[in-house]
Amino acid sequence: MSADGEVLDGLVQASFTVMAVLSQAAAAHDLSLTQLRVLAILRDREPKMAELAAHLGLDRSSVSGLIDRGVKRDLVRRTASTDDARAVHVSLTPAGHRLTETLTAEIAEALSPLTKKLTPTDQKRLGTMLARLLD
Amino acid sequence: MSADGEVLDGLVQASFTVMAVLSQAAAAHDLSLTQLRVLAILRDREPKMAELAAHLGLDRSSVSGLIDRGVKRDLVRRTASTDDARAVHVSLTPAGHRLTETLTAEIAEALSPLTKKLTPTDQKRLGTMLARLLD
DNA sequence: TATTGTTATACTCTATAACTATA
DNA sequence: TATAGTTATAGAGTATAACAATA
Repeated sequence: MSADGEVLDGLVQASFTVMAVLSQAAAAHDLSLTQLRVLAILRDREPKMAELAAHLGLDRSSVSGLIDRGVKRDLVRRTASTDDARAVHVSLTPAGHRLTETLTAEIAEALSPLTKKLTPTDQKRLGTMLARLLD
Repeated sequence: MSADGEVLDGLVQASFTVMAVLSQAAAAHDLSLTQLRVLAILRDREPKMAELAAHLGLDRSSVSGLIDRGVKRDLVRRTASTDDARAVHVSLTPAGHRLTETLTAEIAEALSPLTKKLTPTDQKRLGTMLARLLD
């Protein structure tokens, strides 16, 4: 395979590995990957439904159901918008916040065996390159 | 955030980005991410159902339905095992092979804007580090 | 008895279309 | 008219449990 192909293949393989870790971490708390993303997004935002749908790349109707299930588990809540009577904001409940913190720690813990395979210098280098990639 | 957190966060963010690209590429051909994985796995293997399920990390019953739908679209086929009358092998049809090649090229094309942000030297470095990560 | 694969069932996730309320 | 959100509906993806056939 070409040198170019090596990076691409590595990126794809690494992504699947990371996603598997994230899915497992989420599943351990009976959450889907999408629900995990919702919690992560709501960690520092209280978007309207349409904004959340845009963040997730999903249809608004899909997010309605998603939030319904989150509300039923007391992880998120809907609040009326003050400036637009049609709009609804979504935010984390205290329980949602706690679970998000727990998950963040568990995911860091589950991923650390991977990054530990690199020297601190290479870890830093990898972080820099990934940041540039995502720019 | 700590230096360690930077790598972890970069890995997670990059993984979501790559997954979004893969999902889009798959969706353009009316395939799910899981179906894309199936095609990729079958590209150079003809596993039994149980082996395929293990590769995907899914229950055998889930894979039954998955393969059902693939068969319906003439992308994969089931063949009897010669050494175990209970077992069934799965393989790509010619149409499945063609679609897999097309997808591979399209995904490489869709991801190249990302890697192009790095110098050839850094691309090589990234490939090396990701390979070590996945070791 | 254990394993392979399928089927029945139930739930989540997702999109499309149709609807209500508000802008 | 256009936008925000929901609901109804349908199909894919997934797991659990039960099953038939074979090992």
